[in-house]
Amino acid sequence: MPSATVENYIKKILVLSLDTREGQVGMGEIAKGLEVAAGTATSMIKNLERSKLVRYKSRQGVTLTAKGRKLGMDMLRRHRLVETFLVETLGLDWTEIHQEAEELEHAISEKVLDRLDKFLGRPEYDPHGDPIPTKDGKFAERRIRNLLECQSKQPRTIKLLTDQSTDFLNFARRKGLVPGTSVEVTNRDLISDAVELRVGNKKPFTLGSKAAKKILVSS
Amino acid sequence: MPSATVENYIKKILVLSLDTREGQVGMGEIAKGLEVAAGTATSMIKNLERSKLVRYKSRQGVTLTAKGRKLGMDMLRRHRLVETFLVETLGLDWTEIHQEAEELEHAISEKVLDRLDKFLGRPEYDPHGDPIPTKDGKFAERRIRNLLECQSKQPRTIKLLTDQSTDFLNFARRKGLVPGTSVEVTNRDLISDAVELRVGNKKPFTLGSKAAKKILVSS
DNA sequence: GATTTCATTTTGATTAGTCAAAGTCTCTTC
DNA sequence: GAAGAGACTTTGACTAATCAAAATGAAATC
Repeated sequence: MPSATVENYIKKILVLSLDTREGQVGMGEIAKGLEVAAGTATSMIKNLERSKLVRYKSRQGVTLTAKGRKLGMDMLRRHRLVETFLVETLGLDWTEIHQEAEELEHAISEKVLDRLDKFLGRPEYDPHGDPIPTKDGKFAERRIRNLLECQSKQPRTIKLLTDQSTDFLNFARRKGLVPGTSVEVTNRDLISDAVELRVGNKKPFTLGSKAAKKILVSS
Repeated sequence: MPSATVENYIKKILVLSLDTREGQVGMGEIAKGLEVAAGTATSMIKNLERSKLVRYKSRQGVTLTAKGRKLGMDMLRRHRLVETFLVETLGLDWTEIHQEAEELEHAISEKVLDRLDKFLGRPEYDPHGDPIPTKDGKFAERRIRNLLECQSKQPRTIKLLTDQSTDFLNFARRKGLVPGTSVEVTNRDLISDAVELRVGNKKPFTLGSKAAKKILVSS
């Protein structure tokens, strides 16, 4: 059995690698992501290599093996199912469940997880709009892009916010930018680095490119 | 925050002390109960003393302080609420949930626990018939004795099985000895060390005193 | 009272995970 | 191509939890 710590490293490497073409992740990203000293990450990665969960080239980076990817997907599944449960069943607020799930995901057995999945009606997306991997480690199909990539004058549905910090989520909620909501890009100006959009019938407002990038929509 | 290990020690000391008049628990019991070497228990107990969770007299025994008792009751509350959830909501079998709860109880936050309690309808007893402590650490009243102490010819309701090993629970279920069931002691013979009892309208059968002691009933 | 027994405590080692700080690469930049 | 900047790795040390085995104490037996 992998320890909770190992599970956390693998999960972090997986989510970081999803943003990278090559799937290769640098030591610094891992250390920063997990809030540990750089040296700690290095030595842990060597462990993970010994357990054949990652491949590691000194001073280059880390990639998941098939085994590591499987574990990572499993952790993502756990995390997202637990989050779904916390919101759907217990009625907690979707801005504050991340940390809770972070703990519970390590404590839940395969059997209980399956029951939970069934109880929740085998959901495909979690409350943030993230797809929940299936038991065999595959994501539900998703065709979504971030707001910065979107042509204007077309209605879109918010699917996912990639920044799950409480601050960002609160900001998003104030603006009505929650998964499921319909929005329209009314104007784009890449020079001034801004995207103007309208949520429902409210007055349009402008978003910087950093924020726009964090908001994924389906078209 | 106490570690999961500390929580386990305190919980074990609490349940052991509930069976003792003095509330004093020996080192051996703790070590055996937690399946650790005797020396491990000794050194851990010293830690707990430093944290003011227990009082400890060398070669005599351990008692919980008010603080320790509070933590222990909280752990019992967690454990039993989680068990209730696993059976009531997820439909798991009550003979196999103990170990699951053993993990989850450490991972669940106060807030989630409260929501869970509410969701379950603030239950007073868990699926084994054990009372669930309230948030302020008090047990629901209970007036129950074990089958060996019972006079015959009186209907009683099974409340609790004190041995939660899978083997015993399976045996109990085969015989219909589940919490909530009505039974009647038809004969007692303390010399031959046996209790005869009838479950519902089935044919009476005989139980040894060891087993009879493990079955608690209300009259 | 001396001896034996058995529970308990002490001791010394081990493992997982961590940090700070010192050392080493590699890639710019001039 | 030398120097410096940053990223990365190594080193040495620490904590929590554990074990096995040796030492100790207290109670029971002789």
